[in-house]
Amino acid sequence: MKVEYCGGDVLVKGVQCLDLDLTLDCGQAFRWEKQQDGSWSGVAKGVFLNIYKENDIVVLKNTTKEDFENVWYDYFDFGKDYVKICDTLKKDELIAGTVDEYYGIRILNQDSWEALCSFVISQQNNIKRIKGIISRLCATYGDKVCDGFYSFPSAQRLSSLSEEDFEALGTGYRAKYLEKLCRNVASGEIDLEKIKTLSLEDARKELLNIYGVGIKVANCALLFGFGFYDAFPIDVWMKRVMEYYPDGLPQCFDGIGGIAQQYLFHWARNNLK
DNA sequence: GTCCAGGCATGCA
DNA sequence: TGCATGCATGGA
Repeated sequence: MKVEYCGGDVLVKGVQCLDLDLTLDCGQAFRWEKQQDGSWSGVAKGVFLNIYKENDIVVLKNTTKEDFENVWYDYFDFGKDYVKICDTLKKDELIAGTVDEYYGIRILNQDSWEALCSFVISQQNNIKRIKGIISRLCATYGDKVCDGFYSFPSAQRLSSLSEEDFEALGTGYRAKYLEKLCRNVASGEIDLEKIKTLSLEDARKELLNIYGVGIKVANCALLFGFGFYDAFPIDVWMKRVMEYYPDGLPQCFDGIGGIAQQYLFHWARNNLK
């Protein structure tokens, strides 16, 4: 992999195992929008990006070396060898065909606050509606980053909202969870940075103490926002997948179960009813 | 109209 | 510890 800075764009050459369509629209992040030209636009960690891929070259438009190094390199997990990871996963015969079919799904390293907040909203909800709620949340309370794109509002910004304010966004019964969550993160009672430093088990324990966070939401937040690649979220789709693994997960998933999970989740949504 | 979605808190046994 | 139930909303 080679990085070139070219007229305001950043070119990452020799990128293997990255499919932007799959990665940005497989239910792990809710804020990327596909453009008419096939590229993707979105905001992460307060920074706007338009991105596309041609063959093995990823083009990050109108960005800077600083943003690439500080935000996007980690966000798109460029430092991880997904070819090797996929080869390891394919030692399990059941997942092998799925990895081939949806080759290029990566785990995005999202902001921990955005991930936690988003997956509290996600519970007992469908992806289309989750996107709508989060879009309204950002447009109403986030900062405008550029035309039509907003940052994800901080816990501090949201801590002054009432339960009714959250209900007005269409969050339904989750409004009371969000109201409390924002206050407790803003006050420091919940310390997301500290949770990142804990073991998976201890980090999960901390998240499970939060009102409105159960095992599924905790595992999603840990996988997508806290860098725990071994967190293995089981939702209604993954419950169906688990019937194929009556004896438990194969050993080759160890340490990268979350990545396996994302391939299986995507397969289930496309193939199981 | 009914069923379902990246579930959770609560009450009860 | 495990199970049943209520919960908001909108698309299928």
